[in-house]
Amino acid sequence: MTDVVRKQVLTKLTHGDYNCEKEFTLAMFSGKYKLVILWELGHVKSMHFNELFRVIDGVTKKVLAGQLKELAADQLILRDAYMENNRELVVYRISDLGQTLLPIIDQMYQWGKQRVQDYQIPASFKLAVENDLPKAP
Amino acid sequence: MTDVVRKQVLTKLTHGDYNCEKEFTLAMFSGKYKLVILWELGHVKSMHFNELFRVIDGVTKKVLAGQLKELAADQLILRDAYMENNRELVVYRISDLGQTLLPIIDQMYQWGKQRVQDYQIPASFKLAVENDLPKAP
DNA sequence: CCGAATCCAAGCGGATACTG
DNA sequence: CAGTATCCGCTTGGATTCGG
Repeated sequence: MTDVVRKQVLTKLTHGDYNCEKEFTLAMFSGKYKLVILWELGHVKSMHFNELFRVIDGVTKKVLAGQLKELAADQLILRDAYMENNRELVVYRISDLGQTLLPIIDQMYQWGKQRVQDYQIPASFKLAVENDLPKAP
Repeated sequence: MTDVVRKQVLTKLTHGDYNCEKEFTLAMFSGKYKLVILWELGHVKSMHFNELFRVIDGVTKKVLAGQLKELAADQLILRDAYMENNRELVVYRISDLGQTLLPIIDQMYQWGKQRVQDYQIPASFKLAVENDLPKAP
């Protein structure tokens, strides 16, 4: 969805349709790990590729590389490469623009936390999940 | 992705992993039209299916029905059916829980608006989009 | 008016292996 | 260390048709 929506939104914008601000924002972190990446990078100066790879649990290098590339293209993060004893090192860090997204992510975090706490999971969901995953047909 | 992520998140929660509040929130309106639906319903008392269908531009009935169903399952919207001269009518309206999501959507709107205004679209994007869409191979 | 049913396309992410 | 290169399958959404 990510890329599709991003393109659609940008097309709209170039045609003067400005009724897609929300979608635009959503598209920014639609991608399975973008939110986590932003979150992680929002809390430290910078991270290496493999640091992110280790900390993000479940992601593959290919996918991680893809997400980073998109985030960089949207200018939410920055990629800096430099040499150190004849080796190229790369760090990723959040951009100023990316910083401005953190309050929203934070609100999402608060909302999710609240919701998880005082509602807990509806029993119907629990059942659905339990019936769904353990037994693979 | 939507449903996949939702299930993953719920599975995590049932297992005591509570490190997915952001993803949980994101999953709530990950779906191409959920945000717009929430937005629309956030501004009026209620809407009929076809009202939404007309106002949402580009959506098909099947997809709309699907998104509404998911939103209702997540209890962000409510579906009320009632009879009127021997015809069943249905209205959708936002739930109290859904209301609590509106501030976030609003922030997304503000962010998107701001970004669209003062950055405009990078020329590279414009070109990419223009080269991409008009000519269908 | 409010969808459900069917069929189909492609996007997005996953697995694995390989590279400078 | 920081990625590419392939291959591949599931999910999501689109087109169209049909029904109560």
